[in-house]
Amino acid sequence: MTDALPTSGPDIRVRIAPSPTGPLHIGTARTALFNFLFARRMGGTFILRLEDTDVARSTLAYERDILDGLHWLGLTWDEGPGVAGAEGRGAHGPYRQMERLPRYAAEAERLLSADQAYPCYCSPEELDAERRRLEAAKLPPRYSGRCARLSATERAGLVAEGRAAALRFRVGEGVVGFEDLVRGWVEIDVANLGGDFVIVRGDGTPLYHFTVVVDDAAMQISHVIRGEDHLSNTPKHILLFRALGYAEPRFAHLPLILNPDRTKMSKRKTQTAISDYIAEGFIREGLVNFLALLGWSTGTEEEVLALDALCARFALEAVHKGGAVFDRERLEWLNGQWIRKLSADELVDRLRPFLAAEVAAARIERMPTDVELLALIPLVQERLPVLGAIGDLVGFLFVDRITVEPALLVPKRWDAATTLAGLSAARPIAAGGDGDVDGDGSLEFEAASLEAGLRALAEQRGWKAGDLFMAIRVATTGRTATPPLFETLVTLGRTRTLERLDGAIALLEQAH
RNA sequence: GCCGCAUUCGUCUAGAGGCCCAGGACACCGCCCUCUCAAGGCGGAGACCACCGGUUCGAAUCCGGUAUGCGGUACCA
Repeated sequence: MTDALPTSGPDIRVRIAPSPTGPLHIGTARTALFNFLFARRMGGTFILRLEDTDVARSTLAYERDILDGLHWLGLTWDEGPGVAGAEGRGAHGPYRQMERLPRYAAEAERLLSADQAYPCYCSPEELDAERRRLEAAKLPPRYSGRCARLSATERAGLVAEGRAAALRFRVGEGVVGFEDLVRGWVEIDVANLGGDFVIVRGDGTPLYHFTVVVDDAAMQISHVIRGEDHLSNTPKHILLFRALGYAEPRFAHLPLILNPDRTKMSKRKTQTAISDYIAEGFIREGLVNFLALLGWSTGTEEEVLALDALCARFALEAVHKGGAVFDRERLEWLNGQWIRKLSADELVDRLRPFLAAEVAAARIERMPTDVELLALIPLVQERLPVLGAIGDLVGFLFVDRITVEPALLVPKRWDAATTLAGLSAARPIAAGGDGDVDGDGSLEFEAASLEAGLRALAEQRGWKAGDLFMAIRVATTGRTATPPLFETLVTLGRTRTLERLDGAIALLEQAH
């Protein structure tokens, strides 16, 4: 069976099967990425399937978030719904489980009539009590099998009581083993599965362990690549594949992504929604690169890799077995690497929504033009770990008035009087006076001449140029850390530079 | 409890018996560059390769056990 599976080509079929019960999770994105990389590497088919049988928690908004997030990451799928709410494309649909109900019903019926499954009339309360009893006795929880051998008349009696019947799968006995592509041979005694398990609820809706097998079989999935948290469940799935008469796919269980305390990554301890990372200004190249290297490496020292390079190098055999802690510092570093690789035009495009958000939040007063943005790129490109940092970096350029903390105005080695003298002396240079070597007032407001003029001033007065520059920096931007000063002043423009110098001078005089 | 999986610098990892008294990257520290902040360059600190036994001339690498951690154990997915 397994040796009949393809080793390359379009018959390599893998899938990502998220539940629209929450926003796209980092872990789901990583699993999707590994499936995608494997499919692309092998020339296979990557499928998206929505597992929406938890009707109470599934929403269209989450579905949209998940599809948008995967699209944003660049993980395009060959089969499945293209957009939220739409029908999927591909020959193995439908790709939404709630649209596959007849299929599950038919498969359940097959198991029932083959007596590989049976109706169970135990109520949730009874099962709960049973489980608690076992736990209290320090025994592993397991279904007693009470309904496993009911006679027809017993069943009729329970039905007459008005009890709803769930459907349980007979696990039988023996040991189930499989060759996991990342972990090697794994085997589990069926006796440890907790007894016959429910595959269809009392209300007739099918359960995960059942739907996943029916769908993977129907969609001819060749490789099931998923998180390690499913490893212990795999024997259940294998049993179901066999009972249903389908070939088993191959399995590969990925190491978990961990919180800093090494527990399974959770939104309580780590930011997990991809949309939150997008909102902060992580870019797809950085996030994809980072995620690919969580639990896998090329085996070389290269680590800044684009999606196509990752595809070219990916190998399931090289995936690690141990869990990997999500290290945000490393993500930011990689993100910065990729921001620096962007072309100026591209960076302008990506920055625009973040500036718009600054406007919307009233942190800046107007949206910069594309020309202004393009001019800013050389000043900001290597200073952005995330795109969302743009507001802090250059927001002072797009507000009419800045607020200046008087204490910041005075450089460390200076006092208020020196600062006042420094700014007052700098003003005419910025105004084009003293720095105007031709004396005709035509001096351009330009970085090199501003720097030359102000350096000359500092030297003449015996000041450290850095101190003078710092005073001007704070006076004109309100901050101690900014892009290079003279380019910044030029961007600010002569008029506003002078206004802000005057404002700072007034502030210092007032403090006197 | 039971079952399963895992275990190399704080973190991500290289390493498939001698090339390893363990290499790279992030973070950290220092120096250089420098108007600040970054970026970049150079250097440093940081791992008794979880532990104990065994196999071998030789083990991070093979075997066994122990410990610890994590995951699973639902009419959730």
